[in-house]
Parts: sequence; structure tokens; C-alpha cells
Amino acid sequence: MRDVARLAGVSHQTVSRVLNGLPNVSDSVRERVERAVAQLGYRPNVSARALITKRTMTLGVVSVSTQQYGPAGTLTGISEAARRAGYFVSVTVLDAVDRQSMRSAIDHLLAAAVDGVIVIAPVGSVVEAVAGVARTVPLVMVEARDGEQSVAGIDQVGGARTATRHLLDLGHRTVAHVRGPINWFEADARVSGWLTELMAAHAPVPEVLVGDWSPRSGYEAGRRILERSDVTAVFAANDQMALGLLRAFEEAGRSVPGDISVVGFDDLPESEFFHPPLTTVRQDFAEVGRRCIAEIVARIDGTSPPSAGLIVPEMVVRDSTAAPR
Amino acid sequence: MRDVARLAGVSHQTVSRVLNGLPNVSDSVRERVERAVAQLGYRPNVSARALITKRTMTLGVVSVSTQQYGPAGTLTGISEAARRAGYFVSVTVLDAVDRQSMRSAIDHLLAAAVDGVIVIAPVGSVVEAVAGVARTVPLVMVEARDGEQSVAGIDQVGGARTATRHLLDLGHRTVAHVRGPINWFEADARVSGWLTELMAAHAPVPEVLVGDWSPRSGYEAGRRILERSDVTAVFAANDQMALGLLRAFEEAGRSVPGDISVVGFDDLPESEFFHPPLTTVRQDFAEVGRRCIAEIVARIDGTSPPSAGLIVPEMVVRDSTAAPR
DNA sequence: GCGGCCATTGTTAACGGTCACAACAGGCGC
DNA sequence: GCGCCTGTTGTGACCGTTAACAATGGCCGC
Repeated sequence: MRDVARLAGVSHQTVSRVLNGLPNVSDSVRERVERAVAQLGYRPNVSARALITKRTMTLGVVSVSTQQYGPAGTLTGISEAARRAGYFVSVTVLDAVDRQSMRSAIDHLLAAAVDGVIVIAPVGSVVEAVAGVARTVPLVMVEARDGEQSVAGIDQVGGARTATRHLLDLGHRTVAHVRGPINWFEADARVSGWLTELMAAHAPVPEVLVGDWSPRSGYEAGRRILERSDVTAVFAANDQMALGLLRAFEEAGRSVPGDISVVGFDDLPESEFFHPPLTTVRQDFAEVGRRCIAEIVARIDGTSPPSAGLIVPEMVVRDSTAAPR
Repeated sequence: MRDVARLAGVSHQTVSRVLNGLPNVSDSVRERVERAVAQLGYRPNVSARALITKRTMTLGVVSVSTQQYGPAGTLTGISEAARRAGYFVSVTVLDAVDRQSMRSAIDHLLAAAVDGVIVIAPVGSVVEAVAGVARTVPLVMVEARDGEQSVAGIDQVGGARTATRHLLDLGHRTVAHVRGPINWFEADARVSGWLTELMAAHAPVPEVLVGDWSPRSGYEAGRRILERSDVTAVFAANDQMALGLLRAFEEAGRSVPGDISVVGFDDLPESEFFHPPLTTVRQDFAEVGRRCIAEIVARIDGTSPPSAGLIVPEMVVRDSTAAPR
């Protein structure tokens, strides 16, 4: 910076002013400084700046396995929006979804002096691990349920209702459900949407099967569903589990949608090419990420966040659902 | 730090020594300082440290869509290994795979003064965008082909050979190939492995079909393959495209593996539950990530990297392949 | 023509660590 | 017993930037 100042024939403070776009700098000086910056290829030192401003311009992201479609999509949205807002993104992948591992991940980010933390781990068990942090630094939790640090969410309940209603409308007497793991917000919300719609239609409520999002757990749930002869429609809480169902039914010689209809949730890039192409509910994860950034930046700046409602998911009807015969 | 020093009754310099685990500190003093640190909940300021050491302890990662299975897995490995090595990971997702977008992403990371950059974008077109950077800061490129900044790679050629050989061994006269996008290292390497094995077996070499990794491109390639009546075996460069093939064949009433055998590459969590369960080649992406960290940390420290050979992928035989009839 | 105000620019002191070097003590060899 | 060396601790400067405040000059109003 000293070199730039010398080349432009001004003081280092004036250079700083130009760099930060402050007013009270004459146009001629501003231009001279900018030329000097370009000529020397000067880059401000973020550490020195952070040292005095107490802002690292870095956001921490803690995420469950980024191999999952949802978190990965959210991360993409976060990365893009953060960059546009001038922030860096420091990512830590959780090696397990529990308090211990959550604490250690957040601790790591706090050591980096991040200006805010975004948590992509919509699980009840981590909420308490996170609670203490929110007092230290702004914190946003994707899909969080309770008011506190909740934010950016998709209308899970609405999506689940639409999916269930779709099956009911086709004429199915009721709809079975393979839920995601206990304590996961999305899983709980989808159960509740499914339940609401069933009640509204005065349909009998079958026992809920519990999966863990994986195709294998869907497959296992499928095997158990086959033991009940009266099931004609299943709503799975995500597409991977829905795939497991398709596989289980296929193996048992049950036709989808001939004998059983299946609906998923997420709309993976793969889902359109399943056998049969899967009817599902599409979610805009990138938008979730963008909203996280908007929210946390607002909280850091102390401005009011752009209050946006829930993101509405979109039902995609393909070939895995039909009227019962 | 001043507070810690005062509480422990030593100078700030001694505190610094304890924090950095330097020798020449008596046990009693060390213990006193550590107690003071714990008592005050003191955390060193990374910016101040970086300002003088010129090391931010942050690694930059530029990745193509983290929604893809490979990059996501590599990122997980990177995140975990980096944390263990005491580094932070700053991630930027590429919005397009071209020079322009690559330059801007790397520029963003350089502004963060990262100590090194890892590029997960194994595409020829970005190599040149990256070339200049390597002089500024250590840079590691996943799966890179040419010696320069290459590193951590999976034996793509070997994997492709094994896949092709598997089909040949089953008795197929030859094997068709749906490759990944032109200029992608993995795609090129898999073509070359496939070709090598075909030549070794004196099998005729069918025209190569080009996909873009997506299920849809696989589906379209499948439609074209159906126009050639003599194809009995196809090797797809990834599982998503293989899924597209399965779909196309299914629609056309061709049985897999009865009429046509299909092999993929990657082993997605879903692949085991495809219709039929997909024979494929499993890759250990997390290991790729870990090696990236080992390599770049070594390069930063100026020590010699732990020279490890290529990672050997593993063939997983399921139900999508059989002898021709 | 002079005082006061505003816009522009410069000067100095932080921010919180580490580095270089000095100071001090104790043990050893001669 | 003296000097030297080694191991431990303290002192000041410095990293590169922004904050706070001082200084300068031009314009306006009276």
C-alpha cells in the first residue's frame, strides 16, 4: 500500500479511502490511485484489515455430508451468493450428526474468527450444540423449526400435503409413508404434512416406516410394506428411499404404478430416469442457500433481513403413480 | 493475550511460546499459562498471527458443481483432512466450467490470501487459467494429466480396462462406449483404457458416443445405440449416464442384461438399486481429497510429498452384465 | 478583506500477535 | 574462582491496514 501511495503521490490513508470507496476524495486523485493499484497489481491484505475492523469477511458453513443432494445444492447457492456479497466461505463437513462432532466443527470455525455461521444440519440433536454459539456470532440454521435462529426453509408440510393429496386424488384409499430419520426437521415436517392430508380426507392412517434417507433403508421399508397386502400407494420422504422402494417392489414382482404407486421428494437428476420415472416434489435448494446468505449478512450488518416466506416446492408428476385397479 | 500473560504472571512472549508449543519453556510456567488460557477462554487472533507469519492457514478449493458425486466426495475428504492438519478450507463453486469463471474464482480465493489452492475441475480448458497461479501459490489439481501440478488421482485407465475386460470376458464380441465430455481428464482416460483393452483383444472398435455426465445424455446415447442392432455391451463413463442407458433400453423393450449388458463408473449410493442393479467401478473419492491435502501441505511446508501411486478403483459386479445370448 | 466553514488530504496511533535480540540465571570446565 | 555456555524469560519493533484527529486550502458571506 505504501508503494501505491508513493506511485500515486498521495498518503497511504488516501489510498485506503479510494479502496474503500469513501467520499471526500477528488476525482483526479481517485483516478491516479486506481491507476497505481492496477499498475502494481496491488491487493489489500485481508489479515491487516481484519485485525483492525474485526471483520474477517468470512462465513462459516457446517454441513452434514455434502454428498447428499439437498445440502450440496444449498452449499452451491451459499457459495455463489456469498461471493457476490463479498464474503468468503469456510466449509466444514460434519463427520457424524451428533453434538460432539457439531461442537468441534463450530469450534474450528470460531477459531477462524468467522463473521457468521450457517448450519446445514436440520436435526434436533444439534440444535442444543448450536445454541450457545448464537450468542457469540450470528447463526443461521437451515430448515430450523423453532423461531430462535430459524430461517430459509422450504414448505415441507405443503410439499408433503401435495404429494399425499396427489395419491388420494388418484383414488387410493390411503397412503403409506416412509419417513426420514427421527429428529430431522424435514422428516418430521413431511410426516406432519402427510398426516394432515390423510386426516382431512378421513383416510385410515397406516403405521409409519422409518428410514435414514438411504436407498437401502427404502428398500428395507419396501420389504416390510410387501408384507401388508393392502398397500396401494406409498409416499417416501426422499427420492433415494423411493428408489429403494421401487427396487423392492420390482424384485417381488409387483408393478409400479400398476400394483403400487410411489411418490418421492427432492427430484434428483436421476429420478426422471428411474424405472419407472419417479413422481416427486422438486425443491429449490440453491434458493435456500441464497436466502441463508441474505439473512446472515443482514444480521451481521444489523439491518432487517428481507423477510421472505417459505419456498414453495413443485410437484412433478411422472410415471410412478396411477389410479389403483 | 495480554490478559493471559498478566494472569499467569509472565510476559506476552512466553504466552506466545506456550501457544505455539515451542521448547525452552519450563513445565511450571507452561502449566500456569495453560490454566490462564483455559480460565479466560482465550483464543488467539488468526488475523494478527497471519499478519506477521504471512500464513493464513487457509486452503482454497475451487470445485465444479459439488452436486456431482465425485467432487462432493473429494470435498468431504479435503475438509476432514484439512481440519486435522490445522487448516481452514475456503470453498468456491464454479458457476461454469470455463477459463473466465475459473479465473474469477481463483481471484476470489487469492484475495483471501489462501496458502494454497486445490482445483477440482479436471478439464483441459481450465488448466491454462490455472497455470499462472501456480507461480503465486502452491496449487494442486485433482486428476490433472500433465506432470506440472498434477497429483492425487485414481487409476482411470486401469478402471476402464477392468470394466471393458469384464464385458469381453463374458463373451461379448466388442463393447460400445459412452464417454464423458471432451477435454475432461477422467473422460479421456476412460476412453483410452477402453480402447487399450479392445485393441488387446483384437475386438472391433465401435464409434464412441459423447455424453456430458448427465442421465439425460446417457438416455440420448442409449437411443442412438438402439439404432445399431449389433451392440450387446456398453461401458458408460459414469453411473448417471449408465442409468440413462438403462432407461432408454427399458423403453425400447430391450432387456438388460438379457439383450444388452451395461457397466457404469463411480458406484453411486443409488446404483445398487437401479433396475437392474448396476455393475460398476467404485472410486474412493475421499482418499483423493486426503491426498490433495497431504500433497499441498507438503508443498507449502517445502517438504517432499508422500509419493503415493494412483488409487486403484474396485470393480463391483451386479446384475446389469451377463453373457450375450 | 477577513473570519468561518467545508472539502480534501496527511499524520499518528492503534489492532494482536511473532520475531530478533537482550538479559538473566545456573551449571560446567579449567 | 572465573569465564563461558546453555536454557529460560523479557523487551521492543514490526506486519499492513483503518480510526481518529489535525492540517491545509478554497469558497462564501458579511
